[in-house]
Amino acid sequence: MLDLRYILDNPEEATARLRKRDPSATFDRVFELDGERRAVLTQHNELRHAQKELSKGMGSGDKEAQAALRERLKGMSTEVKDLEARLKVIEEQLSEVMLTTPNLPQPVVPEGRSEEDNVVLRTWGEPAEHAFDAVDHVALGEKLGILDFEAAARLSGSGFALYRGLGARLERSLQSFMLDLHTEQHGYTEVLTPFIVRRDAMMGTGQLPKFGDDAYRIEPDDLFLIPTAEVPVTNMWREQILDASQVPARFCAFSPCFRREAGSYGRDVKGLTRVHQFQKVELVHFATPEGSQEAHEQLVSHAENVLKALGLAYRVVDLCGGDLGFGASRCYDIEVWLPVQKRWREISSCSNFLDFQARRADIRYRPGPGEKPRYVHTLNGSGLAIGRTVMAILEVYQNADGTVTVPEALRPYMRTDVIG
RNA sequence: GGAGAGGUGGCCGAGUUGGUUGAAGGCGCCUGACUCGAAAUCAGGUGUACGGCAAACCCGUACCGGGGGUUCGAAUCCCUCCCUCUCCGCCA
Repeated sequence: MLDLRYILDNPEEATARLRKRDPSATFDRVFELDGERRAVLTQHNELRHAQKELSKGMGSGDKEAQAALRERLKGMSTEVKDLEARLKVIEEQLSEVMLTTPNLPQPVVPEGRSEEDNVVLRTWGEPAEHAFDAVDHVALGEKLGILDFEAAARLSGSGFALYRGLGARLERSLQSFMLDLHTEQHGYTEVLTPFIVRRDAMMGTGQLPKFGDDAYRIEPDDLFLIPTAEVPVTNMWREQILDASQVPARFCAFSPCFRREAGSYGRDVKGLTRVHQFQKVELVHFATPEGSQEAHEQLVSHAENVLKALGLAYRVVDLCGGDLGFGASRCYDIEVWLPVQKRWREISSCSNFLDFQARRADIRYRPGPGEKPRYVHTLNGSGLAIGRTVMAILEVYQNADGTVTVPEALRPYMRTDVIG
């Protein structure tokens, strides 16, 4: 959520910044509703004050005087209630607008409307090329008996994956490898969270109210399957005032991620690219406002290190204003090279939310004794999406004989050099 | 699932015959005194948001888990939802 105060105090600037994301965007509705709210609020304040003053006289005076006063106050009371009802409606509308308004892109974010306008910041590694006739991960995985999409469909419908044998072990190895790397090399604290969360948590990180269609909801309890560990890890500190010593903080978490992928029917229907459940290791930072830019750079580099260790070529892309996610003020996507599909594919998305999520989730910290609490800055990124990593490994490390070489870094976990 | 207890300020904790209670007390924190300095001690101060004003150590309003109701007036009464805890049942 944006800072209402900032929007009201800097209307032109705020609008200009929002338009980097959407040229037709406007805060007019906010200004309008705030004006109405202020008018009603002032009336309410004055009336309430008068009412309180008069009420003090209720304890004394003769019976007739009291009765007359009571009648007068009764009238005021209904008027107050009427104003409160109007205020409630206005505030609900304002809050609805604020909760569905995306974050403002940072000034450094590239201009642009779509993916095409994203800026490639750097590329690492040599994009692999196969001399032989390489096959895609679906065909390869099924031939090796490590992926079974048919069985998954029988169980859960299309868009699910079932791993078997060394395929399942590869997933598990990647989980452990990534968590070990982040905890041992990058200073993260590992957390294992619930995978089902309350509505408030989904509001806090911004999945709700706007993107409810993409979430799996458990009807009788009004709970949600998490679409990413970002939700439980960030909301872990919801409504807390943290001690200065707790910020900055870094957490990593493994979790399955559940996504309905509403609206993406027909896209990437085959294989592990886009599924309703995938596993991911997520990185979350809680930073001070002063430290969040640097934290963002570190966050990306931590995700990059996973790809470096696995020997997978990738590039880092600075998303343009039009391509930014709802809550992000800036976002780096890491795209891995897929030699069979011959394209770059997003495998991590690292965003700085500034205080956007913290304001929604009410996560603050006290900079020093006696000082006022401030909102923290939150950041998160995949480190990495495991399904897509499996996909990349199968595409990159496959051999002419149909086997797959296990990347060096995973061998201690896989306890084999080759799959097949 | 059944029975009961409770949710108050940064924290702990009073306050439920409704009325100068934003809310006693303690801790913490800030300022001053004492001290070479610190601790201890003493004195004072210490919530947030919004509105008014050029501004304010000024005035006002709201906030005692969320929402609704009763009343001239509610932290205090009623309803409802959420959460926490205890006992019983069930269970990996």
